Amino acid sequence: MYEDLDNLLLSQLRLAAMSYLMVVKEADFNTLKEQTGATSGNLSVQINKLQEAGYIQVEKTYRNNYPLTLCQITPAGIEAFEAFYLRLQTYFKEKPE
Amino acid sequence: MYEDLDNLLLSQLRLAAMSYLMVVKEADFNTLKEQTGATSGNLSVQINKLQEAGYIQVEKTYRNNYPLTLCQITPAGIEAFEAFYLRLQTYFKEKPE
DNA sequence: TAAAGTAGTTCATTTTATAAACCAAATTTA
DNA sequence: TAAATTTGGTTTATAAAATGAACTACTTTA
Repeated sequence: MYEDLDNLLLSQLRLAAMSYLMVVKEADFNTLKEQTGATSGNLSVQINKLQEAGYIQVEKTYRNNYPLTLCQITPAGIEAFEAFYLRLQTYFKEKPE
Repeated sequence: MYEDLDNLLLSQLRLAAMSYLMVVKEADFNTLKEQTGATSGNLSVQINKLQEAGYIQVEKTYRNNYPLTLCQITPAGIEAFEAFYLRLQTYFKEKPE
């Protein structure tokens, strides 16, 4: 049977953000925006969802007088991402009977 | 950069249906329902979307006096599924340098 | 001090996902 | 043989999600 997929990761933008953070561990808002190609509004919303789920940790500070939103992947986020990857495999391995 | 993902396949149920059809090529409504664990209503809707996209071909006939909905994956469906798989890789390969 | 730029957030709209309710025909039960 | 049940789905109502435009707040530049 096909394993359940985490709906939070079944989204292009959230998956891209998580994928990027899996490698770099931490990134600011604009870097994530550039890397994912997202609009600011969309990214803001999706970052909040990932944070609410505990997949990333968000720290709001300042850099050069400007607001700076830093996102870090959490252990729960890493686990979720890896689980998602494994579960996804069940959809791509030759399976029936 | 992360490659665009086909939204039609970025759905658990449609992906499961397509994954199953990739292997068996053809299946009836109830088999798909069992294999994917979907409800009838949901499966009906998603089958229509896949058909509208040309990813599957649907033939409605009868078997033992009962309606029988047969779904076959199309060449376009196979291509889309394979492309989806490849594009998905860009999210799971270590990328940022 | 007005205009433009930076870094985001909120909101309004459209699109989806989903199960409940429904339908038509066949079959079983009483 | 009429009523109830089963089969094989479809339609619909509702909630949830995705998205960009509009907005906020502050800073820098002219």
